[in-house]
Amino acid sequence: MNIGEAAKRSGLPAKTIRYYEEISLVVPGRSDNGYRAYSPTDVHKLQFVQRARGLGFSVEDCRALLSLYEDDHRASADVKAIATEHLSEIEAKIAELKALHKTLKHLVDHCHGDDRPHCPIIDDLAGPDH
Amino acid sequence: MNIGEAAKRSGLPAKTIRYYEEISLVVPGRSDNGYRAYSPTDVHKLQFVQRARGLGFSVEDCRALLSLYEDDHRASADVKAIATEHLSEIEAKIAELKALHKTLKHLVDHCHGDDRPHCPIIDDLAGPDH
DNA sequence: CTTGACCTTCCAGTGACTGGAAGCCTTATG
DNA sequence: CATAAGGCTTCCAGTCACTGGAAGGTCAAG
Repeated sequence: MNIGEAAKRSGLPAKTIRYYEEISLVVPGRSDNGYRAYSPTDVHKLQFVQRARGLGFSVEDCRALLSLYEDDHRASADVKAIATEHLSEIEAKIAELKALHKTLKHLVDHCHGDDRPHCPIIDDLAGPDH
Repeated sequence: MNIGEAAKRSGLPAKTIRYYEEISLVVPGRSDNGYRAYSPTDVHKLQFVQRARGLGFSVEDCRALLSLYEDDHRASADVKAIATEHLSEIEAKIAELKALHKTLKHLVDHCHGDDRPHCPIIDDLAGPDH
């Protein structure tokens, strides 16, 4: 099938699918007219990547996961290791954002937000000496 | 002062400071020898940007905040609006990451992580029909 | 035969830097 | 005075994962 159909079935934009070919993530065959020809297997791979990206895995993680997906003799430990690593990155990111949120919320709550210039947010950004 | 000293005092890498000049965020004068010459005011601006970036504001937000910082007749409402918008972006991001975390944690917890191929993580990524 | 949808490649831009190469300026030392 | 080290300059390229757009080839319908 052509790229448009593959896009519909995988939920990925055609542009993205071409990009995935460029980086050798999912490489289709070609029809006689030069069009990309996606097999059902190719489409499964695209769907797989679409889901993995949706869970926040990097494209390189997706590459590794795809090769495990295709490996009948994989060890589930290898999959789990990638997912666990990603999980702790997510946890770290959440912690970081929560800390930012706390600081920022505190500042916002103490700003009058009127037409006068005094502003604790600006004061904080300007630093302790100003 | 030269860029090295400005870097030390602002906590920003020299590379980043040059980048900020390139995008007209903080533009220093020049000495006779062609070196960038940072005034104390320039360094304050760099520190301001450093803190604002540290709170997760985009460089464009920093540009707006910087011009409010320099505007004695600013309305604190304008500052608060930028910060509030950023705050809700942070909240959205946290919610998104928490949702990812929940899904992924569930999958990870159900994966044996041994040398056998069966893996609920892979199963989930492969989709319901496989 | 033309129209319009679909496909192709290639180039450029996103955000916010970061690394590196080639070369100039300054200061200290032999 | 020569030289070496360290700091400064510019410019180019790379990061990540796409995304937009231009110019042009292909195909099915009317």
